[in-house]
Amino acid sequence: MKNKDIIEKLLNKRLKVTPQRIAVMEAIEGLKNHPTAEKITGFVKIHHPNIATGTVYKVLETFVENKLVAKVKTEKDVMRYETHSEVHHHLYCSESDRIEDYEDEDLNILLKEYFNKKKLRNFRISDIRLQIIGKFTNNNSIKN
Amino acid sequence: MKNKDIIEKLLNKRLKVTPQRIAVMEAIEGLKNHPTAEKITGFVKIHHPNIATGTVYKVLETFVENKLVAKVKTEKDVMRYETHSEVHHHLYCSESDRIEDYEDEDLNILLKEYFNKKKLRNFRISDIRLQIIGKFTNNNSIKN
DNA sequence: TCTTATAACAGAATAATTCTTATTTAACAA
DNA sequence: TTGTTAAATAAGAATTATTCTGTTATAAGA
Repeated sequence: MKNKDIIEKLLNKRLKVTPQRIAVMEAIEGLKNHPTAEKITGFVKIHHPNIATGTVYKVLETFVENKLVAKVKTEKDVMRYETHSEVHHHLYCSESDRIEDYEDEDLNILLKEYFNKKKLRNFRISDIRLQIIGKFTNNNSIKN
Repeated sequence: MKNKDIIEKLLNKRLKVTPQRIAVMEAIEGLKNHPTAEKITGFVKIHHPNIATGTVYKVLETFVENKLVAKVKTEKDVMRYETHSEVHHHLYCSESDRIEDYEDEDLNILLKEYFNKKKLRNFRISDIRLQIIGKFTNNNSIKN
């Protein structure tokens, strides 16, 4: 995504366009593999050493509130972030910290139909996400 | 679960049976709703004020390693714990910190069959867990 | 350009968790 | 039952990730 697109995203949400916000968004996209706040901070500081750590956290918080990025649930104790917001699931590697997105419209439909039939008592579903845990059988290098 | 059962669980895993470990296991079971380490510590200290906080963390770590308890992923930044190990999914309330277990053997079979047909490239699945997000439509009091 | 609300900075503060070292104890053997 | 030893616990310091605070800077609209 280009700078221009980031600016447009911010404007759409009526957020002020600041260099810090652009840098954080670039970092999340540049890093892939659902980076932690720490990794994002590190990446940001390479090109913008003057951005304060607290600012990165604040910007991330703003982005999450505005649904520009999402927090990813992990078994470890640090949060990780991702940008795109389409419905998708996650593949978790049980032996490393690799996390990949998994999109599957057929699966979404299957689940939707299943839960339409099988009403849950006392619960109104708004979203379903799969955590698919296992092992990657390739070694595609992931930049961490 | 009775004390006796906790002791048996520990022995099965070749773990030393200590009052601290029994107290922590009792706490997780007593608290329900997937307590945080902090809640567990609080509960433990009511009856055993001399147990160190660090010990609770250490015991939890040991339990997780030995699969006696599991960590539950949350969107917030604290881990939560639960005891039982059968395959199950989670209902997350989007408006509170309530988390409930959801067991559904039909669903497990459906998913298993789906992924048997639809081979994932470069990934061997070992486990699938659903995060079902939504709203509870009842108000059953949850002890936090 | 001016104004103002919002954002960023710097660093202190906090919260959750981990680590360190000394002491204690559970489990097993004699 | 007692002794031995590896493992577990206690206590508190240390660390890590994150949030907060007060001040300064700046983006965006008038």
